[in-house]
Amino acid sequence: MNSQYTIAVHCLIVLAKTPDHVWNSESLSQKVHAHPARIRKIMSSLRKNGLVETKEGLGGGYRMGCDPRACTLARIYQSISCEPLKLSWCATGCAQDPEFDRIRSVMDFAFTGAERGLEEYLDHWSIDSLIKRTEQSVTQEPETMAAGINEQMNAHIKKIGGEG
Amino acid sequence: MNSQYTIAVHCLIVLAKTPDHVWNSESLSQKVHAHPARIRKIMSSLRKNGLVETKEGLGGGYRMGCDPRACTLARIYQSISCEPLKLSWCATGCAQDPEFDRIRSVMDFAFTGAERGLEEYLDHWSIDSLIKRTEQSVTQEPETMAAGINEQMNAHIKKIGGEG
DNA sequence: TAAACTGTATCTATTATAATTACACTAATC
DNA sequence: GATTAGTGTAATTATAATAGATACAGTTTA
Ligand code: FES
Ligand code: FES
Repeated sequence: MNSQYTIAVHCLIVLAKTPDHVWNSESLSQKVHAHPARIRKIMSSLRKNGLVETKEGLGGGYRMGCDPRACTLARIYQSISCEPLKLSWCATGCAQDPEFDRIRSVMDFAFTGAERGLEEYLDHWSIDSLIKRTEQSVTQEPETMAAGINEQMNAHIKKIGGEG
Repeated sequence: MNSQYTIAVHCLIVLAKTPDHVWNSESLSQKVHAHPARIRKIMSSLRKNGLVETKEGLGGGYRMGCDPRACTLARIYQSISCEPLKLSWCATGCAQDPEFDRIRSVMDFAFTGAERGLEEYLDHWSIDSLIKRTEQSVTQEPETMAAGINEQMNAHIKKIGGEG
């Protein structure tokens, strides 16, 4: 998972906490420790997905573009499209091998399911819930959430037929 | 997901299909299109996790070290420890910021759950089930198989993209 | 002892990622 | 309408991650 994702989340937390303030790329970059041009690029992706509002010109900048309760880690994930589960195959020579094609199809199939499960899981976390959690200092074990998601994954397996 | 993982899976499929044969790193490397030294390194990790048997010396090499039905994508994932969901943070300056520490804790918490869910999902796929699936696709027309998978993938995409 | 292997470290090449620079375009204000 | 402060985005450079290549110590068989 590249840092674009964590920076995007960090920025959205900052924006959600200050709904009335317009941040420019310079001030945001200081807040989240990344280069202003990089902030602009990331914010631009988030704008295209309706997560932030951007405004050009004098006095312009960034502000929250959606309800923090609806701004889930899944939507951010889709906006950034970092594809951490994308399979990478060896550099050369795979194309000619028909056996390899079949292996790749099946693996891609399995990991499409994995990706979908991940997105469903991430959909349970919103910027709002993250902020609330940072405000409570006590942490609870992740078991509960993992258990809930396991049900969904089992449903998915059943639907697409993981085991034979 | 780096290619170590796909190479490991590929090798295990080869080994599982030929339980009586001992492959050396040279012959395996030709089969899966990677450098022999890399194969040795990957096989070494798999041996440490009991997935393959390795033998040094003359006539040595690699063979399957477990039941292909028990050799799940999760166990391979754990052996390779590629950590695709590991969060990466911006390079500099995060350490001093106490607010950042809390954000990182919560994000780590969320993604620990994601990782567990992923491993539980991957535990439903075994080398044996992958092989069976590749054999199904042989008996079927390859285009039908490809179309079927595409349908599944499109259904996933539709569901995911539909909210936007 | 020689041959054929794995195991592993190290160096180099390649690729992916991030930082930086640059500049066209936009909008507010004087 | 000119100036100023901002985004959007491409191009370049620097850095980090990954993969390939080489080398050689250790192991087993013959
Ligand atoms: S942490 Fe969000 S950026 Fe340093
Ligand atoms: S390695 Fe080329 S594909 Fe398994």
